[in-house]
Amino acid sequence: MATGRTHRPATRSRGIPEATVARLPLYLRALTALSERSVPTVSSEELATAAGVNSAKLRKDFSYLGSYGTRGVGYDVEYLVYQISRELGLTQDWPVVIVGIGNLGAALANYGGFASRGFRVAALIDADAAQTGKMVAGLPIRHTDELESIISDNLVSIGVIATPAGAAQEVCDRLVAAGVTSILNFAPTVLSVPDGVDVRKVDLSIELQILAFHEQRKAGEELGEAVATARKAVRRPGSDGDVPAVMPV
Amino acid sequence: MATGRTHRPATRSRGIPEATVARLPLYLRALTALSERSVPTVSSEELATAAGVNSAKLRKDFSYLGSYGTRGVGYDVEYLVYQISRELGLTQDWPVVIVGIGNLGAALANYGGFASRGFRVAALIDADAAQTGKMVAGLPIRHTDELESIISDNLVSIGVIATPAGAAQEVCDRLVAAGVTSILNFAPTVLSVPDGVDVRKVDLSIELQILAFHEQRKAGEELGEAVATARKAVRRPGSDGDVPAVMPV
DNA sequence: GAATGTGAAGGCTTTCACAGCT
DNA sequence: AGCTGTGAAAGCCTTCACATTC
Repeated sequence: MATGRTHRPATRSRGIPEATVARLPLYLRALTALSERSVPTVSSEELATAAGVNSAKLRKDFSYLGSYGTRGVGYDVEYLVYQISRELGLTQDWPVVIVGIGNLGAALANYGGFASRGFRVAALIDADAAQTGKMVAGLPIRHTDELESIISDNLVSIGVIATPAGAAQEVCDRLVAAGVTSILNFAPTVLSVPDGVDVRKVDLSIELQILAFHEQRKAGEELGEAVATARKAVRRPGSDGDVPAVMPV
Repeated sequence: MATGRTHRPATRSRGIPEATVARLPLYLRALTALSERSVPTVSSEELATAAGVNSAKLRKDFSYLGSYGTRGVGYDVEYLVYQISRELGLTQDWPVVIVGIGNLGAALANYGGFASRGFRVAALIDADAAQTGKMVAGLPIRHTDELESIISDNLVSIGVIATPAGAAQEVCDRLVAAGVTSILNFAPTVLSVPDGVDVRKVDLSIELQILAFHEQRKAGEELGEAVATARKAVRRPGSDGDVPAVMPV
């Protein structure tokens, strides 16, 4: 989930469990799709399938929000969209800044899912002066020097860090000092922040490593090691420093 | 976590809990950093801090791998790096394909974290014939027509989907039919896959929505709604279809 | 009849706290 | 003396299954 510490303990924030909060965006997306097809109502079973969860879990999740369904009928799509949006705080406008406009930062700036869900990219910030003024996704890249004034001028409380790992903590410190209280971190490093600041982390290589773990298990169990062996043979000689052949014991 | 279904139930795969598997990459990264600084041993307390977890959790996690520490001393860094790498399957080479070379796909192709941890980008694939042959991150973009042959020629079992949502399921189906059994999905859509195929999902806008939820709580609790109100006032008029003002009840 | 809302049961995960090595 | 490894306790989360409502 989010950071190491920093989340207030299981956020009793009006009683909605973290696990439920994490699924609300899923439901919202499925509901938005139904809404666009003008579907008026949906059952927990149908919606659960569309969102990729099971229906008991979905009903339990919704029960934390209130009794928004009708027995024998299901849920009113528009109404639920509104309630979940409100619960997530998407009925207000959230200006965000993206710091670090490399490949990933540019991809994020261009990502439609932000603008379409209550988020507005207030500014793109990069430390490289040579990039300043360059347009990305319709916005000019601004220099890190302006970071503090951008934050306060736009009432920004959410920052996205897409810098190299080495720069992330300093950027984080400056964001927090300037008033940012929620950070989405794409840099592969652990950020330390004061109490009251939320950090969520997205790490591309971690996800792949988890897949590799399960993939390895499959190969071992189901293919009798044959494929694993074939792959091992292919391994390049000087791959990287991560698997030193030496070891004690 | 991963998909809706599809994970074998709590993967008893030699007894390592999912939650632990998800943290192993974190430990590995922290350990790799220590290794680069030639630190020989580390205590659970120090390593836990570096990885952003608490030490009891870390020790419990390691206990599932075996007894790799020394009481009164700590853990041997190099040895642990090797053991965790092996457990995660990173001592073998994992060829991956990235499908959909837009902004995000290009960012992924350039992402150093892949190559440095046992993963090798075997090919970049895009449906746009105009892009075919263009070089990205040192590799030529290849056309979707070649997908099946690329998969089988390279023994690829892990695929990364970075296409628009509309194309994701079809790409997924083709990957699976060609032999891919693990998928990392960046497209904002639920993929359905047969049993035995793992899907993990990374969704940028979902992470932001979760942050917004907590941010909203903070604003309400700590600032007496003042900032929230200020932000609300700023909301652009015709934002999007996600919060229709209408609703029953 | 159909589908929600929810106690209760069952599983996982985290945390505690201390026995057991070095 | 210091630090790991781990039962036991506590807390979450998921799933079951059914009373309740429309």
